[in-house]
Amino acid sequence: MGPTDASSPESIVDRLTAQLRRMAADFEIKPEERIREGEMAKRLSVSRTPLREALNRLVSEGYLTFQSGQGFFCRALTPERILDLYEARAAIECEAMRHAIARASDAAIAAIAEELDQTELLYDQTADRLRLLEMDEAFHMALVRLSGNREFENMLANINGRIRYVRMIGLKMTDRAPGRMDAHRVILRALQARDTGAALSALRSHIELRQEDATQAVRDAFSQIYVRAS
Amino acid sequence: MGPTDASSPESIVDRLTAQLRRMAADFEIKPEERIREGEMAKRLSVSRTPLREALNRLVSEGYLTFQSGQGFFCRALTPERILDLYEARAAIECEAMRHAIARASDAAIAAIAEELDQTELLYDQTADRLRLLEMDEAFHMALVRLSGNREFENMLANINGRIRYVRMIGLKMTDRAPGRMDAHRVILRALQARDTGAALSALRSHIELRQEDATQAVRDAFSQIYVRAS
DNA sequence: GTATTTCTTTCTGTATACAGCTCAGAATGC
DNA sequence: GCATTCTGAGCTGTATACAGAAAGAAATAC
Repeated sequence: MGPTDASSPESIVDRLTAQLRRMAADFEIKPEERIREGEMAKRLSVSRTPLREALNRLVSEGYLTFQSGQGFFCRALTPERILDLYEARAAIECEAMRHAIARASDAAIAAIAEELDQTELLYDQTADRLRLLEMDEAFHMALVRLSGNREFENMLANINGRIRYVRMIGLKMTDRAPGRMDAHRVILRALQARDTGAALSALRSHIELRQEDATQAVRDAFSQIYVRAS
Repeated sequence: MGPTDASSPESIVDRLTAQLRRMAADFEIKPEERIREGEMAKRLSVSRTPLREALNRLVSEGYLTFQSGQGFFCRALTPERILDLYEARAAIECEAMRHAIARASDAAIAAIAEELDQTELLYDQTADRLRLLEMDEAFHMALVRLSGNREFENMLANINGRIRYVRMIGLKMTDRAPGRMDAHRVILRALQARDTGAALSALRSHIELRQEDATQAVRDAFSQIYVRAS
């Protein structure tokens, strides 16, 4: 679940894990596609041993599946699973918020507010979707960190990785209109006021995804994935 | 995160993963103890290759840690981490409950109620702690399943595995007094009434752990672990 | 033309080999 | 006696080898 300690000298397995995680996250390996180890090993210039170790980690992280005798596959991409992940995200962020309201120092909250002010300028200038998404993720991760719960951090990081591609595809450029980050500001203000009800409802409605949105996002994602491949 | 599909013919890696998961869960490998691969491989009568693959999975599942150049270690056992896990458990179960209230059929809820009636008899007769804990876990897992969210299922299974030992140690036999399962009944009744407020508060107070309880539980766990070793 | 079976090829699952690094303990200098 | 360096055993990290199983292609029966 948690990424490997980054302070250690990076081994091939670590590098492969990160590399394959990104490839699976971006569906560079297509949904339900089989991963042929020999081919992949040659492509990444390593032997099968460290490759398989990395693949095994990604199975536990939910990026890949594994079927005995057939090997590793990229995870499926369905609206149901995406909705599951969004719901899991809401569960974690909301609960983290409850604890943050109870525990986080005013200073720590103020630090996020300041960070938000600074990124807002950047946000309106940036055209790169991935970049925008990263800023959004950073804000939410900072919120969760206020809970002081490492488990929440790891879980959110994992979930974010697995929905990143769909989120990026779903990011309409109209969302970039000025005031796009108002939602974040509302959430933060409720947190500063230690207003649990307001914070949770703002956060929840900011995160929640409607069924039809998930379906459309998955549809768009598939289109991107297979157009890109040609 | 999720356990490997059990329908496939079981390979050595699958078996090892389950076996090592249990060993780590029960702290048969002591907290922060280093796992020497050669020794462990000989002990389990396999070569290091599948052993390492299993170990890598357990790193991602949070049972083990890994430091480049030094190998695999059992996870630490501290009150902070245990509290984190209990909080994560509350997050998932409560959110699952919200969705169950909205989605689960009356029939599905009734099935759990019936199951509860049947296990209650067994419960009062059973002296085996592990058995009691398994019944408790089964009830909570059934609740979460009502949400229809697979992600919640996987996450809860993972968390339960990681706190199982501490929970088992903490299970006072006085908890076995008749009426011990009243809490479950209260929760279920609120669910049947689709009363979100009542269900959530009952569930939350049933799950929540106080700081001092966690500290004591960890202390007891350490005592068990090291007494057992002598 | 379709379905089935056989056969070949390729891939997975596991063991083993070996290079390089880590760590404990001995030897040495002070 | 204490700190430091050296050394060697043992361990980890990765590559490679090989057996058995699965997937795909060709051939055959209908």
